[in-house]
Amino acid sequence: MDYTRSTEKKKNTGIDSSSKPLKCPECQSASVVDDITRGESVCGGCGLVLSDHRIDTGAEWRAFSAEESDARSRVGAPVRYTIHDKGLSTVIDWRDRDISGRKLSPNRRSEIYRLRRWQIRSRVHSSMDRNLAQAMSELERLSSQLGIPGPTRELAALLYRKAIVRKLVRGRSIEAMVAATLYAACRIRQKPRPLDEVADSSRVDRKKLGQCYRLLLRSLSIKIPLSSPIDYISRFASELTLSSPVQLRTVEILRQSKTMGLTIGRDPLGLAAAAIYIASIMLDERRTQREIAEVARVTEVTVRNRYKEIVKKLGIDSMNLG
DNA sequence: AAGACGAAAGTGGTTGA
DNA sequence: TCAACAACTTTCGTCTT
Repeated sequence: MDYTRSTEKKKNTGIDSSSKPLKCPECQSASVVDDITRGESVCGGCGLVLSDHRIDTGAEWRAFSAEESDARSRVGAPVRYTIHDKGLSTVIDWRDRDISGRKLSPNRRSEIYRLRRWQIRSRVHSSMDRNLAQAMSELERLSSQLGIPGPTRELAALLYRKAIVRKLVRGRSIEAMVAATLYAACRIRQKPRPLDEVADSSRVDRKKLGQCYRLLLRSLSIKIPLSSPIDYISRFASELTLSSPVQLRTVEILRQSKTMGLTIGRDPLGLAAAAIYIASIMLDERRTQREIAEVARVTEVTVRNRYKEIVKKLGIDSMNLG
């Protein structure tokens, strides 16, 4: 048996420049550097500290050779929350062959049969596990339908586990709870999906979903950043095939609107839609109100109202709108 | 003819007594 | 629990491009 692990032999220099091409929101410089030893992300351009409480995911031990590194590593396969037993279980193959492909001896074979039977029994041994197994497959279905990335699914799965432990699922439908955790996970990751969109993809109505979501927040006391219209624009813009200058202009419009107090109490979706509408006209990539309203899941009227308000308050006159 | 506009009535959710 | 309320939707007739 070969237990060799693909151990990364990257030296921990403290500065990890290979991490990701992050852009600084202030100066748009791409030279953002992760300083792992200090747990900060710093913009190389303007020195802005982007986040100052990153978690150092590196090991707390040091190793001076590959063997030492292997010996100290406590890592196996990653724990996966989307698999109902966290992917930790041993799986007994259904074939009556050993690893080199030989047939098993009769004795061994009956032993394996017994083990297999027990595995099947134990895998879904309690009601909680049965629930989880069902929930995870629903989560898988729902998130692939919505195109939710893996890490967010994992977060949703983790939330669901917490919900189960707190007995929040009892008396509620698994589907509704799964949808709620997924919705919450998206918002935590600042990639919110409209509630309607999630509701449509699952067989849960909006109201139930909203209730479960609120229950989730209260019971698990999760703090979720207020959803900002800005979080929606990249997705909407790509659905409308708008260029990135339009996106930047949209963000600018939204920032200004916020300082003018136009955003309080307003549906972020409507605001995002209106800002995109204005930006698209300004930069001569006009989209109709209906097109935008459709992707933002609001009505044309709302787009219109928001856009009128913004134009009026920000002093964007018809000259600028071309 | 399509898109934009605005008025008016209806809807679902929040708030405060 | 209920009414008041703000935001949003639906619907529809009219104006603009």
